[in-house]
Amino acid sequence: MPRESIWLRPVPTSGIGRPAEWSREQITASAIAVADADGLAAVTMRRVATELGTGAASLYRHLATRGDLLDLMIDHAFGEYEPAPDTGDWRADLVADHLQRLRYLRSRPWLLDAVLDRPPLGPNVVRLVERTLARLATHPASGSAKMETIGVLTGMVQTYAQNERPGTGVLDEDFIAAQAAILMCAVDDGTHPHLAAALSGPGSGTGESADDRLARILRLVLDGLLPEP
Amino acid sequence: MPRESIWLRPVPTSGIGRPAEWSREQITASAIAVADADGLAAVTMRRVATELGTGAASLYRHLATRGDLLDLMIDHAFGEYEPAPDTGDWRADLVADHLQRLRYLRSRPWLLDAVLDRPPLGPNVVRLVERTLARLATHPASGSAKMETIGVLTGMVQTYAQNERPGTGVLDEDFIAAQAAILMCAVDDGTHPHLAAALSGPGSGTGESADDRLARILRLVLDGLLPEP
DNA sequence: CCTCTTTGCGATCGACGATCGCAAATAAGG
DNA sequence: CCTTATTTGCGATCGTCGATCGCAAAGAGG
Repeated sequence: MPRESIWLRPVPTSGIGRPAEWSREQITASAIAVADADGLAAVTMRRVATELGTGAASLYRHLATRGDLLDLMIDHAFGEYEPAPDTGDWRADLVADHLQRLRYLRSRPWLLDAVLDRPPLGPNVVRLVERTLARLATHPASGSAKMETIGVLTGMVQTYAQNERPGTGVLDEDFIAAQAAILMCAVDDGTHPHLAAALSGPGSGTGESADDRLARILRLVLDGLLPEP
Repeated sequence: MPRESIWLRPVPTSGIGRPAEWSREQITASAIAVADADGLAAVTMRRVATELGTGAASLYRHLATRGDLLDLMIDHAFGEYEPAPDTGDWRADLVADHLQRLRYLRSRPWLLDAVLDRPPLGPNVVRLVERTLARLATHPASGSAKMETIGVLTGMVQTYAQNERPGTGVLDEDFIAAQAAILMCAVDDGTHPHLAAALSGPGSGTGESADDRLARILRLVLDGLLPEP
């Protein structure tokens, strides 16, 4: 049974009975305020309700589950995302836009946490897909090829953001340092010769920034998925 | 502060004092049995302990947190993963191996849940990276380029598995059907012309299997990341 | 004013991760 | 063999979580 999306259960605007004191938008805003301040884990029904000056049970008049709240937060956040400007060079624009998304995810760590366990498909996400398709309008590839490309690029940005995340990401310096024992053991004891070579080879210590690195990878992947016509 | 990896806190083999009745391996096996039967959410300290015939508090003599248990489960699962055989064609082998990983993730839904919130870096994961690097040994690309490629392919397989997951994946048929209202609204009302074109264009309804689809995408991405020398 | 419908929300339930403190079990020293 | 040091087993418990229930409160229609 698929999860029942909140987008299919529109707010009941009966007009009859006691009028609601809060809207989904207000609840969403409070939840995002909590997440911005203390991370997604701090977004509990109690905390959001307190922020709103009410009790936790009240929220369930507007949301069926906490997951609904996360869906609303995610879509609201993507609604505030400002895509990179359109310059006419679709390849450069796509790369620039996805770099912008990486920075957006960095600035809102809770958003990455949220999308990682709730693949988003709200109206604002659909709008972003439409926007990206518009940039590719003149490309001769099929619609499904373009959709696949969008899915791959989106996924790559999220994966990259997760892997560079301080504290848990496998690309995080401190994390790597903390794992030096096992990695170096693996490298030093000679049982992983290729890994040792890859980690000590050229390009491992270059000064390339995380952004430049992702941009380069995105360009390479785009070369494969949507070759220049 | 980076998370304290369990791999850096090896089991204390003091020899002195009361001997332990269970090992990390036994606990891990019980946890995996629970996850196989009822999913990752069912892997609670109480449930695993019950499966082991003991109390929940006992587990904390062997693990610091539930996260440690997940790390052990993940690495154990990757330890049982059998890579696709080596045929000498590195490109085809890489694609075949990652298809195999997709099937592996499908057969163990809890493993996907686990890796999505705990980027794995245990010994068996390192071993798989080494194995993949070995397949690329003769390729002239730099070590860091190969590492990036591995990261991208691994991430793509996970993302693909998540997106095709029944119930929550955006590629799942039932999920799409349940979201028909919003998607179709978006398509029909003329505000998303490119999306409408992409969804109705050629290639949308082809009989290509999910496996074939991922294989084709992986090949295209590989063309970009590791061009034929 | 009375009724009907809807919302607000304190009280509460069951389950969770984690901790504490003591009993039990073993190895070393004499 | 007994004592002491050290480690493990684990029942009891704490604080927090998502979610539910039942009733009071607040409008709208007659």
